[in-house]
Amino acid sequence: MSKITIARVAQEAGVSKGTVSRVLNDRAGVNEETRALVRGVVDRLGYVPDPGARQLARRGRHVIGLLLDDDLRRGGTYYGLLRDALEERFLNEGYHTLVIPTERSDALDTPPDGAILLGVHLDDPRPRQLEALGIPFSMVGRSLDDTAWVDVDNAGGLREAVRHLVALGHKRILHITGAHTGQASVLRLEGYLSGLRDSGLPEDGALIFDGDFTALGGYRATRRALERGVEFTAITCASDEMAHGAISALEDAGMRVPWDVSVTGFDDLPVAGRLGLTTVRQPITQIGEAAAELLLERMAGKPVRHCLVPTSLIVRASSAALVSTTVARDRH
Amino acid sequence: MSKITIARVAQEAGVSKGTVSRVLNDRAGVNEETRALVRGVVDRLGYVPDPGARQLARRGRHVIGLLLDDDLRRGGTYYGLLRDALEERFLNEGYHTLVIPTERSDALDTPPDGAILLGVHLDDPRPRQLEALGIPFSMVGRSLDDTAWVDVDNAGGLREAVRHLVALGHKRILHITGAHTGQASVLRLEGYLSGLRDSGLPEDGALIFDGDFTALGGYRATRRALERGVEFTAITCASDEMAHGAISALEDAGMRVPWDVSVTGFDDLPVAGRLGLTTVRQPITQIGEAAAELLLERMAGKPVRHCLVPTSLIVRASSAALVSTTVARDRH
DNA sequence: ATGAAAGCGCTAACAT
DNA sequence: ATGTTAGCGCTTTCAT
Repeated sequence: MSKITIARVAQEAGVSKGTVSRVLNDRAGVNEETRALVRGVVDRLGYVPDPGARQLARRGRHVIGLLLDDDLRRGGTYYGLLRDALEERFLNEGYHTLVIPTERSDALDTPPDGAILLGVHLDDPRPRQLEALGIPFSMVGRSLDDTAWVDVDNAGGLREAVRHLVALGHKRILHITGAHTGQASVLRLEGYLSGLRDSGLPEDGALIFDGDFTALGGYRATRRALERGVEFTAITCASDEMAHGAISALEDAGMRVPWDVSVTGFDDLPVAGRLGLTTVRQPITQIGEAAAELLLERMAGKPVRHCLVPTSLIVRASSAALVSTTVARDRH
Repeated sequence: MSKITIARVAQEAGVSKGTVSRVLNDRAGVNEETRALVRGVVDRLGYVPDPGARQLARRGRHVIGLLLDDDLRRGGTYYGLLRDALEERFLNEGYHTLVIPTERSDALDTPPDGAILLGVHLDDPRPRQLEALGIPFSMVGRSLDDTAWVDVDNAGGLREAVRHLVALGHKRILHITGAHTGQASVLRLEGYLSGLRDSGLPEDGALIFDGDFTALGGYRATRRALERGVEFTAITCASDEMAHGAISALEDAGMRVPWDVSVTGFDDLPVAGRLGLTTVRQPITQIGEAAAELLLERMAGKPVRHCLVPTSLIVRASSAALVSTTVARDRH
């Protein structure tokens, strides 16, 4: 069984290659019935267009730039997964994906057909830079209102985590923030605060500790809290990695999760599963696909859109109902 | 100035497209002089073959699978950079690159033209699996002898780090290992030991601590050493990330690097520069290119080769000559 | 050793 | 609304 080509699909559907191509590229001028017919044949045959051929047939470089700060690479898993999602989607569209670190912005001299911005921070110069160059783009994370962005509901996610803990009886809930340069961090903090408000709990600056999205940062923040003698029965972290660090710090201090302290994360990376971590899931693949979609639309000249992706709380073993500390200690 | 194509090169060199193609692909049957002539024109014009066109003209899927464990994503920066190098190289050859996590090995049902294995561990089943499927591959990291691998001189690198510290007067040198499942970790430990032997220093099991290649792991290992009251004036870490953790732990304990303790890393990732870390540099780009090269050779039916890449010691501020502890404290 | 020419699978311009 | 056709830039026979 040799490779399925567009010609094969056309023959099988009893139409011309041109029509199939039009359907594939969502171009106007095809009867609704024919469109459905062709779609059916495509599905049945499991036909996937050859990226190389598409790239060749269209003009231009057919390169999408993935703009990211070098720091972001530290983000490791999260950006790795996001990148996978983006690459796969663009590959199918016949686009290559090229990583362009912010420092090497000279790579924009040979402009890519489009760009995806990752890790946008508060006053990021890149959106304006790209606009000036006339390169269409979309971004993961919010910034100016007139750009195409997709973002996860950071505040809503954290608020849900807080409510979950409150429902379990927790009243003294710590929060460990991410890197304060990013708005994800700020929004998650806001979500934490609004979660407290919802539950009628007081805001307390002494319960908020600075982290940096890394496991080490989470560990040190937790140690600081412990050393200061702050009282708490739960910790909400702005990332799974930090939650990992927090759990390690608690255990090193002889405490047990969740018996002595409940911990929640954010992201739902593989590490969360390994640790049995209750966390706020970000649908990474979906985010990547949305970002790709928005960019493709921009490149096609369609208007700017935004996309706010909802999160969902994944409850695992790291959060549990509050029992008096004494009881918890006894149990252990 | 429109795009430079093979036709343009052919015209400029006064030969046919076919000949240029033969030169580009190192195929036999071209006069040495013509070959040189064409090469010259290619360089002068800055001609780069169009990946899409190559892909289309050759047959097959033209997909390279990047096989990696999900854990590896945690490696973050290192694997990110390695991946960049691989993708760029293959892109120029007209190959797409597809990440295949070990868990999703069903992706091999539609076999890629070749595969690169990352993070090979001691008895990794993947080489045999690929062999059974008849998929050519190369790997980063050593394993069986009859496979194509490229590896960095792990032992040599660590040995050099130890010698450097010994030359600075250090005698009580700690070592923090990586994840013990990987051979990189084992080889670096061996390098540490042979460095001690070279210098006539005794091996001491009490100076070796288990890490896991992460910053958090380095932090905790260092804390353990401190808590046990082990005496030491220097630490060699099996990775930059762990060195980062070690430095944090030392500072949290009120010690100063390098005045109280010298620290070395391994990798020379961007973080090493930021920290002013003395470290063993791995030429990541070169490693990626070598791995790509070996795979391309395999796919062309050429014999298996190996490639051992040398490391180099980058001396920065985190290592310094030993002075008596008292003096060091005074200075601060 | 080199040239000429036929595709590779697709898109897009031009017909109908 | 759909079919037809000419390339996109390269590799690869098949001639010479």
